[in-house]
Formats: sequence, C-alpha cells, structure tokens
Amino acid sequence: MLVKDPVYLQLNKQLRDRLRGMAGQSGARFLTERQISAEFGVSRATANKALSNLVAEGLLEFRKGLGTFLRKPALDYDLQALVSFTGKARAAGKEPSTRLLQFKIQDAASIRGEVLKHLGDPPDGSLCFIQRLRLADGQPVILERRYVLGRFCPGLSAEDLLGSLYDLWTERYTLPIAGAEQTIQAVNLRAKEAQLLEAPCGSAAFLVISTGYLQPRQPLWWEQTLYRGDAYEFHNFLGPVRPAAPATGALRP
Amino acid sequence: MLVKDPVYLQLNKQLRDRLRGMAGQSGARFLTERQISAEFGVSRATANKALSNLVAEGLLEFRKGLGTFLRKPALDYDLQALVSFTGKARAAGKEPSTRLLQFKIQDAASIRGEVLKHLGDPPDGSLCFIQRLRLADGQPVILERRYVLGRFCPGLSAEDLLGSLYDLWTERYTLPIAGAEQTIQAVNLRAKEAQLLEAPCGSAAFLVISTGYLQPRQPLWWEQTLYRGDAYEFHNFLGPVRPAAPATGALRP
DNA sequence: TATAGCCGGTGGCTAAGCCACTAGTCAACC
DNA sequence: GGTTGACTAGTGGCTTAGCCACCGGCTATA
Repeated sequence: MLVKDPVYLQLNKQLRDRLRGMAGQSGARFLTERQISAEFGVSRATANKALSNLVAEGLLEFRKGLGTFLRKPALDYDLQALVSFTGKARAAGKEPSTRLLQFKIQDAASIRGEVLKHLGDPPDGSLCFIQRLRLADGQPVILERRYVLGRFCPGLSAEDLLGSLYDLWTERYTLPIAGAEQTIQAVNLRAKEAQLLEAPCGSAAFLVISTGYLQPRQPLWWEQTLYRGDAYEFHNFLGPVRPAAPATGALRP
Repeated sequence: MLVKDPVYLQLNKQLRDRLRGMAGQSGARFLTERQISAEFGVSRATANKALSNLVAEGLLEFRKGLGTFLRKPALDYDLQALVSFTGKARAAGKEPSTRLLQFKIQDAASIRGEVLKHLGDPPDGSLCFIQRLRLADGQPVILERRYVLGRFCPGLSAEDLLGSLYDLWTERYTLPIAGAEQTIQAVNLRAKEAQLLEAPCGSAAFLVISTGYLQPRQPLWWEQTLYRGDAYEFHNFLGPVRPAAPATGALRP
C-alpha cells in the first residue's frame, strides 16, 4: 500500500488493539472522545468517527453524558481460546483435567488412508496416536482421538499429554499453531464411546473432524473428536461485515 | 420512545431507506456529504458520521476525491449461500422443496418469554410463526420453526413460504438481511420430530437456535431449527488471520 | 435527614476552513 | 492531429472552536 490509510482508520486499529486488551470486562468504561483526542493527537471529530465505527460494529456503546462502554464480552481473537479445551473450560469457570487413554507411535504404513490423506505422507513414516478423555469438573466432555506427525513431537512423553496440547506446541516446541479446519457432524454415541463419556448409549454428540496446521499448508495433526451433546455447543455469526470471529465451541451453561 | 434519537441515527435510517431504493445498482454513486448536509439540514460532520456507519456496515464505500458509492453485493451472495437452504441445496446438486406445516399470526402476549427476549417486544405485538419442512430431492433434511416480527412481513401468504425466505425479504420486501447469530447443539430427535424428518427416533441432529438481523441491532426472526445429523454438517476454520468466512452448513455428501 | 440545585464531564452537533485527491476541461505545445 | 500539462470544480479527510443536552455526584439548603 503506497498511500497511508486515513487517520481515523489507523486510529480504529489502535483502539481495537486497546479493546482486545480489555477483553471480557463487559460493561467497563472505555476511553472518552476527549481522552483519545488528547492521547493520540487527533481532533475530537476524528476520535468520534473512529469510536462511532466501533459502536456500529457492536463492540462499544455510546452513553450520552457518561462515556463509551464495552458491550458484550469482546470477541475473542485469541486462537488459544478457540482450540484449547483447557482455556475454554477455565473460561467457563470449570476445572479441566485429562485422562490419557492411549499413546503410541505407529508406522504410517499401518494407518488407514483417510488419516494420511489429510496429513500428507510423512517422510519419516512415523505417526503419534493419542486418545484422551477431557473432563470439566470431573465430568467427561470430550473424547479426543488424534494423529500427530511424529517429526513435530520429538521426545514426547505420556506426562506431556495431560495438559493443553496447544501450550505444548507453542511453548515447548515453539511451533506456532496457525489454525485448524473443522467439519462438525451430529452423531449418536456408540456403546464404547458412550461408556467412556459416561453418557447414555445412542445419545447425541458432536463429531468434530479436524486438521490442525502449523503454517497454512503444513498439517500437524488430524483428529476425530467427540463432544458430549449435552455439555457442548458451538456459536457462530453469519454476516458480511462483522469482525468475523470464527465459530467457537463452548461448554454449555 | 420518550427521547428522540440522535440526529445521526435518524439520518442513518433515512439514508438506509434511500439506499434500499437503489438496491442492486452496484457501484452507483450515492449522495455526497455536502448534498446530504444541504438536503437534510445537518452539518457535514453529522452527514459524514451517518455515512461512515453505513460504510462500516459494508453497504457503502468511500472514495476520496470522488464520493460515496454502493458496494458490490458480492458479499451479499455469500450470505445468501450461508443462510438460504434453497441456495445450499442447489449448490449440492439437489432439488430443494418445502412443505409448509404451520403458518399463523400470533399475539406477542401468547408467546413464551424466550422468543421475545431475542426479538425485543414488537410494538404492534404481532408475531408470525412458521413451521416448515425443507427437503432435498424429496428427502426431509430440515425442520424449521421460526418466529418473525409481523411488521416486517405485511401481507404474507402461505404461498410465499414455499421458497427461500432470504429471497423473500431481500427481493420482495427489499429489506437487506444483515446476518444471523447461531448457537448449534447436538440433540436426539424426539418421536414427533423424527417422524416429520423420516429419521429413526432418537437419532442425532443439529439444533440450531438462531436470530436473524436486518441491521446489526434490528432482529427480524428467531428460529429453532433441526437438521438431520446424517444429512448435514458444518465447516469451520479457526485461525488468527483467515479469509473472513464464518462457519458454513452444507448438505453431507 | 432529605431534597433541590449546582457543577464538571460526557457525547451530540454545528460552523468555517484547509488539505489531498480525482476527473474533466482546455489551451499550449510538438 | 495528437499529446501534454495546467487549471478548476468537486469530493472526502481532518482540524479547530464552540455551544448544547444530558448524567451523576457533590453540596448547601430546608
């Protein structure tokens, strides 16, 4: 971009950053027009224009004579909150825990084609299979079955798998997770799955088939994960111009 | 409403009306700030604020040195594909059809509070209840139960409900649909629902609870809709920087 | 103690003006 | 004739200065 953005758009970005820092503080007071005017060195009119756009987007709310305030809990742009069960459970005020059911290194040759199709044949031919049960306040919520490319988890041990895999990769391996593709289906739990999730056999669940990426074209894992239907729900917003947050899963209230 | 709305909000409404009259003329020129300032008797700053909000909503586009222009409705077609079953079915190569199960006008007083909470109490107190079965190639896929604000569907007849409601509003009423909020749950079908959807009793389904909006804060409908789990799935992409595509539903292959 | 009124701060809005940018015109030049 | 370049009118971007209506807390009064 050769030409600089107009001031009010730059301001908009900065205010949005500021807003993100205040995420969750629903109803809290935001900066006033006059504060912004002074702090950023722009006119009140420009400050108002930038604020006004944020109001139009539903992030803020004007209250005449009082100030501008955060509307609903600011949208979570944090990927961790989107993909990490640990984070989501804590956000819902529940204590997350994990029961490791299975953990083994397999040769790619012994894996059925569907898995490899999503991961691309790994050159070293090793894949890591992880089956975990995720619990919130002791209640089973998620049955996770995941294949991970072996070369991205050297020296992985069973103890490492008791917490957030998201944290594991971003912190220990310092491999930033770029995103995940999900296909969400509604299925009836089979006997074995129901038993593990401590739910009635045949009860409804989400089956989330998902590929996780390190970089846009570098797959890291492929998973087939069951979410108890009575404990989980997804939220989504369809619209042309909303600050399009992707669909987010959350523990049902 | 005891207090009058701020001028820029009133202006916003009037401009929106004007915009509606120009629907379809993509790329056409809209009023300039100075024209609005003269015609409506407001200051240029106020005119700009009202325009700016419409720009933020994606309806208009600023071009420095030229004027404000209608945006191309490319995104609009996207939205149609997202909310319209008719569109999705055709995209999957199946022939959509509709069986109208129920259609009645009700008084708001007779509606349980949950519905009104999402729609806001309509001043004229009339609500339209629509129950439809949507089929793809003759197979029932969706059981739709929807409440619509009566004042946005004057003269609605049963015949109107056999096609796409999305088309109905955008074309016949020329009321642009701005978006929809969705909560997606996994549930077991009850006997009556299963019978209508021609699925086994207790089989898994999506329950999508959704509020549709005309403008960011103007609800149009609230629906509680069942999707056969074996016929439908949702796709989603989680990531920090994505092409702004929300989760989309699609007929299962 | 309770109330009426003041006062500082807020967003709403106007006015007047300058800037950078765009497109069209039109005269001057090759 | 065709091209170039200056000029001009009109546009959104942005600032400054100022007044208004509104809100809530403080204060002085009854």
